[in-house]
Amino acid sequence: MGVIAKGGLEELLMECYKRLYSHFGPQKWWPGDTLMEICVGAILTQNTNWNNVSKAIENLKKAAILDCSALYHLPTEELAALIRPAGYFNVKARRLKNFINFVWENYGGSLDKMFQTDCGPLRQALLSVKGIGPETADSIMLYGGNKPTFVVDAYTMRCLRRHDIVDEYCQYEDARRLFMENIPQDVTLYNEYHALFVALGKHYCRSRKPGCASCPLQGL
DNA sequence: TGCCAGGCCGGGT
DNA sequence: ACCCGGCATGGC
Repeated sequence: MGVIAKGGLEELLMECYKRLYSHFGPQKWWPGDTLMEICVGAILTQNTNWNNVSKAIENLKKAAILDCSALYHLPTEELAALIRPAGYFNVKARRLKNFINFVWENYGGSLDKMFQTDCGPLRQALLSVKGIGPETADSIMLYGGNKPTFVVDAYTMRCLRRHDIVDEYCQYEDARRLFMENIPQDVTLYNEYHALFVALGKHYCRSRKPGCASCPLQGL
């Protein structure tokens, strides 16, 4: 359900990857030095331009509170003020707090310990945190924990639909399974692939209509 | 200058 | 099970 393209799915998806990689080169994601920075960035970038997110992260760095204990003890209102440039600062402050409380209570505030959890159980646990949906959970696991889970985003979905690989009914989990069941479950591959979809989305195909000239995926 | 960015939740159907 | 409004700043 959702997938249109029949047969040769592995070749198709790998050809897509090859073209994106040749066109944009390695992306070397995630932009972030520490595990906490990656997790916080994943939440802050929800429906938000990364440029705004980096301003918010800078504020947290300057205030020296980009670690679990500091974030745990910081009042939500003060957190909201610091992350203001990232937009939706009130909801995102609560979402960050929910995540921090989750790490604090279940893993003693240690992200290293959190990432020792197996992929499947960790994904379920993260999804139970209010404010962490499938894309955020998969981003945290792939880019923070080096877990082989595929991150689907709006760009990915648009691209799959535009090239008639899936239909309009394809949901997040359908698209994720499409990749994970048809191309190798390799962390480096998944890391680059998602980042390349974002690069594609930024440069091309911003509209909902097909037919952007010089798109590297023309005729896929 | 309006539109949109690397979503998610809660309430209503 | 979907559908939709709300959340908000900064860059082009």
